Amino acid sequence: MGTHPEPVGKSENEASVVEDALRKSGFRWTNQRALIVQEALATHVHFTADELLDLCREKDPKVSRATVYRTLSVLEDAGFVEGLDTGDGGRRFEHVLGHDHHDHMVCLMCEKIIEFRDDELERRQELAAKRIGFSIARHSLHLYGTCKQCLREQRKK
Amino acid sequence: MGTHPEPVGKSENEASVVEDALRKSGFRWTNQRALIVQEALATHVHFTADELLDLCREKDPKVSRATVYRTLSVLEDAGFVEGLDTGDGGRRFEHVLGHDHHDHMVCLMCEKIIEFRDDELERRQELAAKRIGFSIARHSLHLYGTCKQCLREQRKK
DNA sequence: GTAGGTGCAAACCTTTTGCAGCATG
DNA sequence: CATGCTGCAAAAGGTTTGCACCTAC
Repeated sequence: MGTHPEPVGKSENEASVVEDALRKSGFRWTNQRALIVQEALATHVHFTADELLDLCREKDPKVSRATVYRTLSVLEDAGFVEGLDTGDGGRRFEHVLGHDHHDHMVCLMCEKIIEFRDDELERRQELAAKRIGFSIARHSLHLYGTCKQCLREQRKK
Repeated sequence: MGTHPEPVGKSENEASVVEDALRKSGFRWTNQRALIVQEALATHVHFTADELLDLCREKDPKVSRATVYRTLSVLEDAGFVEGLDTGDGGRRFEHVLGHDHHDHMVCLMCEKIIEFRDDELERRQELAAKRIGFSIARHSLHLYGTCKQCLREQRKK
């Protein structure tokens, strides 16, 4: 796997950040992990485990579902990937590398996920936690509702 | 079912609020629903569907799992119960009646769930949504981390 | 050489569904 | 007495696991 069949640009560097970190934690760097990390970093949408599996299988049809799940779990523990509940029992993931932290609005009509960020929100969360001696490792803020477009279409009827 | 073997107090009144609302929406009020609602309202913890099933079966061993799920779904739609993702793919519920809205801190070590509320947080969420034309139906804010006690025990080691 | 990782298939867990019988309104 | 609800069991997702083989270190 020493040569790259195509230029991968930014996510190539990011992948090596992941590689270094995992190696440092005593994990092995396998072809499958490289592929899974590459695909996860290259995607700019919130993907399900199964969608990631499909992406990987385009490049290597014999990657197994179990490996994708196992790798996602390692990546999540290492903080490179964040799992988010879609509110209907499902789970989606996003990579965190190079992204700023943000929260999510989930449209219940079209399932679109909108990212947003508000520093004051972040600050007040820290404050609320500090007040009761709770130490935040991560947080998830999801607003469920209806997006602009869906609201508009709803009104037409 | 006309007489009560034990005083149930507050949750009895709350149950009738639910009953009225469901009847008004065209649902039937069955023994199973009464039982499920009673147990859901009486519990002061965040319960899983299965835990609620167990509670119900203590009173009536033949309640089916399907009925609990179907009733929880009705209650959630009607706004009497709120489902919350535990971050690990699981779901827990809490009843909303008589509770003020609040958010949650989840201790990743002892699994304790701490409720908190911050009005400013609520306001800023509304604001952020308004800014992009998103209409919030509900939201969930979970802070994952370590609670005071677990932090203390950790330091001991 | 030896952990650790992989693929496969089966197991698991939670939730949903089809259907026949039952109870509510 | 008609329709909606229930129980059962089976199906459906999504995720995890046991095991034999493989491969990175």
